[in-house]
Order: sequence, then structure tokens, then C-alpha cells
Amino acid sequence: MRSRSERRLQLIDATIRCIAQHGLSATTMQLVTREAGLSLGIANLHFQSKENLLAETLRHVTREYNDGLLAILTPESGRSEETLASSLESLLDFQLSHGVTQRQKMAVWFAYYGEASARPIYQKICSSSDRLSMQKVEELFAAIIHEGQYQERDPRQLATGYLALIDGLWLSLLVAPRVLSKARGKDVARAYLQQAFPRHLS
Amino acid sequence: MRSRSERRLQLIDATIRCIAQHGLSATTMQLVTREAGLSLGIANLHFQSKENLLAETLRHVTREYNDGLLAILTPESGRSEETLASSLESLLDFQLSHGVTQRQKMAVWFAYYGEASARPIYQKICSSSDRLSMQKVEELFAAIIHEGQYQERDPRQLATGYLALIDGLWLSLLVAPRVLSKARGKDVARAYLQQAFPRHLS
DNA sequence: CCACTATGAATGAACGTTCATTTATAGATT
DNA sequence: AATCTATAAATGAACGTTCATTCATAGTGG
Repeated sequence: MRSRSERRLQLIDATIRCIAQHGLSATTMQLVTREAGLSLGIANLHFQSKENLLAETLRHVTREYNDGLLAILTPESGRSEETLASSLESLLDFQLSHGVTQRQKMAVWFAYYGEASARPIYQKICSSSDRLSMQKVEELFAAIIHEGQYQERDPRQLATGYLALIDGLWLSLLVAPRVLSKARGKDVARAYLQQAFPRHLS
Repeated sequence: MRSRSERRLQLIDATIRCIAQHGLSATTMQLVTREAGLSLGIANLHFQSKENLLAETLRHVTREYNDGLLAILTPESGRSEETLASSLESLLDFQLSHGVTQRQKMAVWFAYYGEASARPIYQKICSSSDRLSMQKVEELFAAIIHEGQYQERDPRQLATGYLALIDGLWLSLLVAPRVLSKARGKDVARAYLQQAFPRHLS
């Protein structure tokens, strides 16, 4: 017998694997609980309903990503050697890192996006995550524009474009990984940032 | 009584509206046939199975988009006043036009993308559509690079970035239309193209 | 009169959820 | 230490519902 939080994580992990392998619409309670190596009733015990399990799974994936982003984009007093240029590089590395761009995670992400327009709860979770990314990236870009004395650049517009570009690259990596490799995806994103901030990216 | 092709289109249109309103996973045969104002059994008569109806719906949306794209990006001998710059402008106009960016169409598009990683038939349709866009846009960019004597620009990389940017903007327009308006989305895409081909876009 | 189109009640499979029952754990009592 | 008790975790058969599909029947046009 395991604790509540352990079982919850175990079930969420199983849900992620099921969605990645079978899709959101073919993910059943049977499939999830079997994948977790547990009995059928256990998911309802810990999550009350399937709907809640799916929402919590989305929250989990979203939180994981946001935590990684915040670790990079939240200035800390302790890290003295940190520069804006290195933050930009870290952002790029993170968003196209192995952890973020593994098929499982991206498949889950877009499965929920696909249903978001019809399900308010998904829409809310997705859009509030997007808002956070937007805010943090815009702050970074604004600081870089100020430091680099870049003229006629709108941090919001650049951040909107950059984040849309990243989303689009993820989609390409998911649907046609043979056409676009991770390395080439990263080159494309890097090129965008170099055009925007040439003196902050080698 | 109507002809086969009329009924098929009627059912596909109803399917699009259902997916946009209820999501792919909540789209049932009852819902679709009722939306079309027809009886329950009619969809199986014309499409054999639900799976087939959904695949045909995706093909329909995809074909519609591709036809619009090809109309712009296929050079025709008759249109003498056509320039590369005007093609670029037309492309931008088209991809962020009302017809393409209406919620219904985008919702359908991303609903299928979300399930594509688990369903080979969706993946095939989506990726072959993507391949066509890629090829045509890359051709246009290559011609523009040649005409404008732009140095050190890779048409494939620029096309990859541009199409990813468009996808990402569509996703933003769908999930958070209040954060990003269509007009601002267009500005962002235009800025990307201006950076790439400054002498071809005012 | 025949072939095609259309209907919607009927069917059976699959689904989420429930709950009586069993199993495991920790603290209290002897 | 051993036993008992209380609480929570876990199970999976059973239930009611919903779904895609079928098909007997009816309608329609040539």
C-alpha cells in the first residue's frame, strides 16, 4: 500500500503514456489503471472522476513545464555570473531540450490543445500557462532590448512571435519528426532570436 | 432525396460544426446527423463508418486549405502583373484571412492534430498537407532570395520557421483569442517576412 | 417495378462509476 | 511481544448508460 500522493503520480504518469500511445479519445480508465499496474477502481478513489484525472494530468504537465521556465526566467540574486545573453541561450536550450520535446510530452500537450476549444477547463489551464510564458519571455526581451539599445523593437510582438514559433516547431516535431529534426528546429528558433537580438546571441 | 455527393458534403459540414462545438471526442453519430437534420443511419450509408466520416472530414478541410494555397503559389502564365512580392503579400493575406482563421476551421484542424500522433491515418493526411505547404513556400522563398540577391539565407530554414510561426499563431488565436487578435497576429507574421525579405515587403 | 435513398428502433459492445469485500498499516491494549 | 481494533487503501464484479452499427421497413424517382 502506497500513500495518496504516490498513487496519484503513478496514475498521472500512466495517463500520460496512454494519451501519447492511444490518443485522448481512446484513453479509458481500464487502459490507464492497467498501464499503472493497478485495479480499475483505484483511479476513481484518488481522482473522483475520469474528467478530474484528465484535468490533473494536464495540470501536472503544465506545471512541470512552467517550473522549468521559471527556473530560467526568474532572476535570482545568488547567480551573479548570469547575464541576459545566457538567459536567452538557456531559454532556447530548455524549450528544445530532450525533456520538453520528447514525443510523450508533446503528444499530451497537443491532445489537450485539440480539445481545449470545446472544454473550458482545458482552455483555462492552457491559456493561463501561455499567459505566464508570455509574461516572462516579454520581460526578458524587454530587458535585452534595453541593454542592447535595439531600436524599434516591440518586446510583446517579438515574444508573441517567438512563442508561436516554438509552438509551431513542437507541432512539426510531433507530426513529422522525419521532416524536421530537433537540431534543425533549434537552428530555426535560434535564427529568429539572432535576427531580433544579434548582439546577444552568437 | 438528394444525390450522394450533396449528402456527403452536408454531413461533412455538420461534422465540422460538431467538432468545433463539442470537440472530437464528444462528436457522436447522433450529434452529427441531428446537426445535419437527417436520420441516424444516414452517415453509415454514405461513409460506411464513423472512422471514415472523420477521415473524410479532415481530408475535406485539408483540401480546401491546400487549394487556396496552390491558387496563390502556383505560377500561371495568364497573370502577367503577378510579382513575387505580391505573391508574398497574398500568402500572408490568405493564411490570416477570415476564411482560414475562423474558429470552426482552426478548431477542427487542431482537434485532428491532437489525435494525429495516435492515429496513423490522421498523421498521414496532416503530414502530407504540411509537406505540400512546405514545398510551395520554400519555392517562393527561393525565388525571392534569388530575385532580391539576399545573402546567406536558407529558403528551407526560412520556410520552416514561417510555417511554424503561422501554426503557432493559429494556436494562439484559437486558445486565447482575447490575448492575440487576428490583426496583431498578422503583424507578427509580417514582421517575420520583413526581416527575411525587407525589399519585398513594405 | 426496380434500384436507390432514407428512417429510427433494436442490438450488442464498451464505457465510467459504484460499492461490498478484502487487504494492509498503525496505534492501543494486554 | 503478541493481539486486537480502527482506519485507510485496494480490488474487481456488477450496473446503468452511451455509443456505433445494423436492418427491417418505408419512401422516391426513373
